[in-house]
Amino acid sequence: MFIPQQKEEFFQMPTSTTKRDDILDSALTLFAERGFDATTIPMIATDAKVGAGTIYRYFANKEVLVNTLFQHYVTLFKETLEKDYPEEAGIREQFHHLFQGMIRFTNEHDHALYFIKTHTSAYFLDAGSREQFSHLLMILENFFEAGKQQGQIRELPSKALIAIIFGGFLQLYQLIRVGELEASAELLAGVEESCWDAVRHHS
Amino acid sequence: MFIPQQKEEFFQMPTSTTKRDDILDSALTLFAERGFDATTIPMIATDAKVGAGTIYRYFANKEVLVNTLFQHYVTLFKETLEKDYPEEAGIREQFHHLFQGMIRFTNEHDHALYFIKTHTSAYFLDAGSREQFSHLLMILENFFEAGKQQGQIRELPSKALIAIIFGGFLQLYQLIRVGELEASAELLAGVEESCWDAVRHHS
DNA sequence: TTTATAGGAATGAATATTCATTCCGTTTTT
DNA sequence: AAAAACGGAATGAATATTCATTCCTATAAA
Repeated sequence: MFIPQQKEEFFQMPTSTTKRDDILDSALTLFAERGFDATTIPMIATDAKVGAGTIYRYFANKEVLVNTLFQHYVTLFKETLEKDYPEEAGIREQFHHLFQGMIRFTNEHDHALYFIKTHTSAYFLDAGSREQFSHLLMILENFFEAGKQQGQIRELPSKALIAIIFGGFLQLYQLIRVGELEASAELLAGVEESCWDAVRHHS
Repeated sequence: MFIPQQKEEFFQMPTSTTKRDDILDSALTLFAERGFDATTIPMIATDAKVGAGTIYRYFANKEVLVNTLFQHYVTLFKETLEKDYPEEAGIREQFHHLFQGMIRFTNEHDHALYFIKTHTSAYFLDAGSREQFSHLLMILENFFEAGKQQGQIRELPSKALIAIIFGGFLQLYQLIRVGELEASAELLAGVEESCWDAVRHHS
């Protein structure tokens, strides 16, 4: 009696989920590489190997698609940063955790951070997307504010510090994606040190 | 005899030059604010207070327009960095010169650096634009290479160092443009120090 | 000095193209 | 066999580009 129902759920979900995910994956890559406006729905459909109409079975329109994608990855990134955050550790170790989070997230979701960064102030983002993004910023702001109070972080507005780290890191990662640099452990360790020196308090 | 001819040149030139410049100015602002693909020719025409067709008197098409703009400002930026470069001074002073160059250039040409940054790897850039841009990078690479040889700059690939500085600075400038931060001398001095600490060799 | 004319610049309506979205016949799943 | 999911051609709106016409300004003619 229950077996058919289980089977139904079991087989139905993957089919649609897979197709939906194919669309999201293709959209992520194309949006990151060419930007929202330069990416057409037919392009996404072709890349995802689905018909153009199929995209509209899963997303009401192009804007819903991009906002879904944006919120999905912002949330995921936020979770990556928060997971196992060493609340009790020293500031340097906390910074390491955040920085490693960026690297891990970028490795696992190739174009995601770049997509987020390049679309952060886009005109088509809805309230939900903006809110998710401000949550993300808040995590980072909290870190820097606490660090400044401890006298361990440079006295600059947290927004400025975030911009320096993020801007720098993502610009660098673009070079890696394009193949101009190789993401060796050595390079990444050096970059972390560089970013840390950019934000820490120097006596 | 000669007076009429002088008059002719004097009055004719400004008319056409001004119109072309109006178009370029409007295009710069709109491309920086909305990106190439989200900016329509009629938008540019309206902003520049010219007819849409007039734009095609000066530029063969939208891509030629954006490439002209790109090359113009990359060249100008390059010149800003090179002008009065203190060849003989210490590395910190040279860095200061370059950093001040970024700031001065950004102040004088509001949207230019941001436009350059956001369109640096765009699909529509032609060979000329890419070449101009690589010249720009070379100036910065030379600086960092020399600094590394003197043991004054961190041992990271120059491209990585450039990415960190530029990415950080431009991300920050975006915040200023959006109004989230104010470009006080204090802030800028702090950011310069932060960037310097990011790239210099720490013993 | 005034009036006519030429030629380049500018215009914006008209056209061609591109793209998001819809629709419907086909295929797949149940 | 019925229902759901798909695909991709068709549609209409938005956009880049063209072009016939108008407008200016500077010279030529009167």
